[in-house]
Amino acid sequence: MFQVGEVSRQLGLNPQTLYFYERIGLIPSPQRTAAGYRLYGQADLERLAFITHAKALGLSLDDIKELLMLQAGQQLSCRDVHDRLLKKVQHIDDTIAKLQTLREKLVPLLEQCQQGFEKDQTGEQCIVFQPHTLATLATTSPPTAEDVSC
Amino acid sequence: MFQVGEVSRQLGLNPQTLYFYERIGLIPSPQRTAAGYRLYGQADLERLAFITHAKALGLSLDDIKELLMLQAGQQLSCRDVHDRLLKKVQHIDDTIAKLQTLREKLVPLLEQCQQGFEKDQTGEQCIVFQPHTLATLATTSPPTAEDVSC
DNA sequence: CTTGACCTTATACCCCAGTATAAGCTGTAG
DNA sequence: CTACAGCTTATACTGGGGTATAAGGTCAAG
Repeated sequence: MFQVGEVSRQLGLNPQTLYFYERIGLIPSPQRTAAGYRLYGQADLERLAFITHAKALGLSLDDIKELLMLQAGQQLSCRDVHDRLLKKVQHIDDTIAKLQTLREKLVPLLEQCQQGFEKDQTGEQCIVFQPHTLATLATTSPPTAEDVSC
Repeated sequence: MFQVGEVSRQLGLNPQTLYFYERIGLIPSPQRTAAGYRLYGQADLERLAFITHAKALGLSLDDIKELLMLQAGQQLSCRDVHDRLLKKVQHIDDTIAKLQTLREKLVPLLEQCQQGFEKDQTGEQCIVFQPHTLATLATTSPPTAEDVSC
């Protein structure tokens, strides 16, 4: 049985993060000593290891919580995991596609800038931010935070 | 001269967003009527157009603020713009690379899951979340929110 | 008995780019 | 005069994943 400090050191998590996970229901409240100190057992450590691994896969805490609840009901079939991972991969693909579109819009501007300062137009207004140049760029909708989060 | 509602309709922004931009110093406080109503002039509209275009390029409000301050000092050279756009493109490249790494880790798992449920292992614990499978995955550091933001 | 490390809780704060809401003023049409 | 649209301000909330701080209890060594 381990106290919170020991567990947090082993897993590289802030103790506050362990309290936080407990608060949002990601881990159950562990055993306590008479004085109220938390005592994490083997099962708790395994659950936390699962969480850190799943986080490393890019799953959100909500995703992980859902998987853990399925697991608790012995319902964590390959199909369940497959469906969730597939959604995650699709989201990653979408995000990459959006970033690449954005990149393709920025690179030509970058080249225009480079031509600009190679001609030594120091102090002049950069062509990229002149109205007619900008007007050609906003033809597609801008990426939102939603688009580029993962 | 336009009131806030008209400007917000023209630009597709919430009036609250215009107040917000003013509050964070992205736009100057415009002229007012005797009653305190905001009146946006041509220069204000141009600045706001600049902001929406630059946002469409994926620049943050802080990036944009910096550019506008340079512009105000007649210092918005192609080199300044170039440097900022280059940083943005590099950040996009980093993000894409990280997402692709993540994708390459997820896809094999996905295939394992598929093999699992094609063998009709309904109700069994999915192999992907068994400890030894997970252990092979966390060899690289997980992506942080920082990594995948743009 | 005191010091210091460790633990507890509750609360607030971080980022980012806004959005929502409330309470109140102004301007205009009927 | 009264509706009603439109404007003002201040304040709080959103989401995601925590971190920071304060105020206090506990435990072991000296």
